[in-house]
Amino acid sequence: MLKSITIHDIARELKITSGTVSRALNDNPRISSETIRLVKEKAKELNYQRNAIASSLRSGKSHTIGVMIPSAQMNFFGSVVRGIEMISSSLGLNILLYQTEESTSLEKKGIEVFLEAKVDGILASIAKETTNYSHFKDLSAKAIPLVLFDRTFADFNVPTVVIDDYKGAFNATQHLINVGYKRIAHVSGPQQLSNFNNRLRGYLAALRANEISIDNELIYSGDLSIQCGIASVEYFFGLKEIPDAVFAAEDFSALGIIKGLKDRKVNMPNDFGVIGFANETFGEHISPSLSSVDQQTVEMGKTAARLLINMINSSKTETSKKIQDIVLEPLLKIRESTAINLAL
Amino acid sequence: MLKSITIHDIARELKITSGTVSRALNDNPRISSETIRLVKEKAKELNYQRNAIASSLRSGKSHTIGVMIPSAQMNFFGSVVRGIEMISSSLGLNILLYQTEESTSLEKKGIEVFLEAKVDGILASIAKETTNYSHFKDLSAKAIPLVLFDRTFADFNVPTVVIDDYKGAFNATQHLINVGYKRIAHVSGPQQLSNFNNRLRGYLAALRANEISIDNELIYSGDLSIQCGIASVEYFFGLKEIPDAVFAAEDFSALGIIKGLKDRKVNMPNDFGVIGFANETFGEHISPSLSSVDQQTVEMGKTAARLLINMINSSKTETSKKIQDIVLEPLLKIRESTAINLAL
DNA sequence: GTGAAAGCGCTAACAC
DNA sequence: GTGTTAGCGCTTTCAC
Repeated sequence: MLKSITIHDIARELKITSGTVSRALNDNPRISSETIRLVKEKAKELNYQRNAIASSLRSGKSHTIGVMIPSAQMNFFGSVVRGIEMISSSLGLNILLYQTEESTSLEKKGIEVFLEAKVDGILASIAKETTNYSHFKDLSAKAIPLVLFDRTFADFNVPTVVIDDYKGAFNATQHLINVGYKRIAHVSGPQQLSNFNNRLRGYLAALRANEISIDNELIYSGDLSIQCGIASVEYFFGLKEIPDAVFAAEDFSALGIIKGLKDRKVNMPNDFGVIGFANETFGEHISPSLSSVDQQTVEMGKTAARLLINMINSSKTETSKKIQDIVLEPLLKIRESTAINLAL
Repeated sequence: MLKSITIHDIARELKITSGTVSRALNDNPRISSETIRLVKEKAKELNYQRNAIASSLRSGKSHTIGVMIPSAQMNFFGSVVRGIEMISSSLGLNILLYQTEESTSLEKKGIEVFLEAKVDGILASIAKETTNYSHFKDLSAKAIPLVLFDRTFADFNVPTVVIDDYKGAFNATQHLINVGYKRIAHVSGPQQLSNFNNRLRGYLAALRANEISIDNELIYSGDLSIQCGIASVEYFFGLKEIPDAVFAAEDFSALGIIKGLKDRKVNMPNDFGVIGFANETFGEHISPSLSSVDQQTVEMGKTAARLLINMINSSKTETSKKIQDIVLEPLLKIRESTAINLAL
């Protein structure tokens, strides 16, 4: 930072005080429109650049929100961040970005950084590694607004924005039933994560709603990797009663399933249907293209940002208000992998 | 921000001055280790939280760098940002993120935001829409370090980090020649962007280096979309002499080419080879999997961050130094779409 | 509608 | 090795 123009320079030239200049630049209604005009004119003339740091220090508002994600390289989080940034920047709020790389210790460091930067609020998605969330609890003690998105703690009473995994899973399974599949399997993920638990529950509920008996043999648990999907196919084809469709809790496992089925020369979608979850970019482009459940990532970011900003603004006035949880609608994307009996 | 503990509170309790506390917290060598210990102990006891804003205002260093990208939703930029953040946060620098959405006016606004936030330096990738870059030039006038990555201006004298598009294209084309393709086409992009121009030049150079005559009919220009790729296949198969391989300047167009070839039941890679550029995630998962040129996105981010940080640190001492341009090695990823004559 | 003056929390030059 | 002092550039009472 070089020696730069300050409001005092403007004040001196205009023979008024810096207080008036400050008010004029902030369109304070008590300042005459003529003074405002003069000040802004002079500011432009002198190439004045406001110092947001000084303003923050004095006013106690940083106009910055901290965004903590596992990794910007993951498509999902990149999209959410895009949504967050769109809303924030349109409201003049800056984004401080921090990546946890799925590590709890970096997560703690991130909160420290946000606290030192005096962010007005925090948007975060929890690292996979994290089991104890006391570092997040400290935030409520310090009265700094926090909204969690996508990854949350079931027993942590904080506003969240998630998509309805249960409903998405229900709809995906119902879709498989609707198009005529009879014996529907599920590849499920780590149950400690509420997302995957809800997807399993949604799957089960859809079967029940259609009076289809539940067969535990048809539920394959894994890490939802491509490899896991391939392995699940081996497993399913080893059963006495082979399924004719599968709902995978994530697209990468669905991709593995498709690969496994192709190796076995199973005809999709006629002899076997596959639907995933996440609507990853590759889904549209593989063959057969993959039906999936879209998580409305950008919308999730926008919604979380709006919620946080509301909290920031209202915390000025009221102190206690009820926790808000926002649940977004999952969107069914029907593609070739389940396009049996359907004119696409 | 609530009323919080300051260095004065620590000073009072310890019956020393706030100056000493400040020095102790910053491990100033002139302070006795005993005092440092006591101060840090008391700080922890009082739950002291340093105020980075006050520190920045006084010291003139924000310890923040501005990162401007078209969109965090684009895989490429998400990955670069990941690399940038990894380096920065390990050095205690914060990231202020701004998206241009490919718009020049937002780009200008972003620079304004960075200037007001008094960032120590800026990393940016230019919006597609931008033709006049005077807003970037203002930064050099203000002596704020700037590094451009991926998208740059040929005639703008500023440090850049890019991958060697020319070499990547050369290597991709050479690979097609090596595995035995004879008549190699190119799908090229907007030539005003240096990236695509360099890829075209690399393609031509490889042909020349192998004494293959250049046929302008084999160069199809488009927007590099999937649709563009499909259209290029129609075009190529309308020629008297049909090519037997194509180097596409981006993966999405390569995907379109693969789709077009599949529709025509052309055997890949035996009768036709396809190689793309960018190494998008989907490339591994489509069928045939797509050979491509990897752009080392995370490495690009890390490199750009390191370069900027060097500039920030050296600008303290020297004022004039020569512009540094860093060119990263493109990485050839051979997959099924060109795996003729190769044991993969 | 504008001025005067204090101070946000920290750092750093200058003492000794 | 520590104290003293003076701000960084802005906002914000309190005047009138």
